Amino acid sequence: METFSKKVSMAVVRRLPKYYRYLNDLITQGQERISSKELGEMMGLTASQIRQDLNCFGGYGQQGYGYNIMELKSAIEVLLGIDHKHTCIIVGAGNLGLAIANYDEFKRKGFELKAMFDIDPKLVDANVRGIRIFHVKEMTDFIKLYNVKIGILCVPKEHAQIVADEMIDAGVSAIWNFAPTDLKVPDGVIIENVNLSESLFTLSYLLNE
Amino acid sequence: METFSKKVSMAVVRRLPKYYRYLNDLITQGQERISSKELGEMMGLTASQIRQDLNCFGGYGQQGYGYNIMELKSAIEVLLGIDHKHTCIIVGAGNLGLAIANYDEFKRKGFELKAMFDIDPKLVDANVRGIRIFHVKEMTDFIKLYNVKIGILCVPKEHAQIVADEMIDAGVSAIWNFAPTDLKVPDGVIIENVNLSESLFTLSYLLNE
DNA sequence: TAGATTGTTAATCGATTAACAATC
DNA sequence: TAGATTGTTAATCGATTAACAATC
Repeated sequence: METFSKKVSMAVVRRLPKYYRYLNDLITQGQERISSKELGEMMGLTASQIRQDLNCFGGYGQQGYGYNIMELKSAIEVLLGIDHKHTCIIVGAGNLGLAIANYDEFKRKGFELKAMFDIDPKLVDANVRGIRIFHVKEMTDFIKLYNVKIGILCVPKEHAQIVADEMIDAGVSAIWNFAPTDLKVPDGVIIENVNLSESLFTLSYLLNE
Repeated sequence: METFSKKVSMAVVRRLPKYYRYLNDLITQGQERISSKELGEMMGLTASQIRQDLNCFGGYGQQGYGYNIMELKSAIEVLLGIDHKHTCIIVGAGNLGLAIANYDEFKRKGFELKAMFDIDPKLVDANVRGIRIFHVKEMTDFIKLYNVKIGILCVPKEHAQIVADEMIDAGVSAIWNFAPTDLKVPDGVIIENVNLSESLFTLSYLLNE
């Protein structure tokens, strides 16, 4: 039962949000503890895999008892960094940008949207639930002033790389990229892609089989 | 050089849309052929992996020459099923539903949006780029009438399962699910999840490290 | 022909599953 | 204490990488 964690592989990291989601549901249902067997059945994973996964980051289980849901949830919350606030901006105030801006859940998990940016003068100065849309030329100064760490990129793919470069120069350390293109960024900058085309094409492949 | 393909693993399938994207770019640039080495450098994969991947579905390469880009692109197009049309509907005409409805790229790849559905009377009968929004109570009949095969689910998670059930009963065979919940569906029905929370939490984890 | 580059087999690496002793 | 269930080691499985003969 080490306090410090083993290396958590990317495969495990990608499952952490799912654990978090199921643990939250269990709390809502008022459950206090759960075994790897039960949780596995709920989530469609093997009990063995769950024990391996959870053991990567410390001994939150207890032989003969299982896992305390509250404790485990808190541990994952800390790992995921959703126990503290993050400052975000959205660049590109089209439908997708607006959809993200309107998604309350992110705010509740500590992702604070400070502003939106767009190049279209018709959108500039508009308000989205109290969030102002600025012209992109204001972006660099804004990022520096508010120490923004997460940039959410919702511009057309033609402009994605240049906006990403500007964000990074200004001090952003992670980009949530919705543009269907692979950004080139310096080492240490985190990119998380959401590529809707790739997702839809995968669905289409499976439909075709 | 078999015509019929070996089993294409899910790992490979998830890479196919990316190959497709890079091949299209190369065509735009007027290039005719490419080696696994060159393509690997562009895409950040090893040449070996590319040869393994492309060999799963037939011999489109030629020793000493490389791959004919046009041919390879066409082959992947067929595999992905984007060489023919698909009939789609969107359920949930919020910002996310609208963002998807407005994404021209999907139409160009053969994903024909036939209608949108919502429960909100303020949205019903509105038009989004020529696409009409109907009340969800019309959904079942519509799916049957137009033989809709792909349902795009953009409703709050509380309603996701029931709408999915209705879609499937009416004849939909694949659901592109944007609700942050795991749908229970009969065998053979295809689910492709886009879980924005899970993506953002993964980014947050990496930022935290 | 000679050089380039594939297709394919073998080696390696990593992730998942199985098994079971440790222990609550 | 006896039963349940973890933590952890070993076995298996699958995916990636390396190597090289085949061949364009």
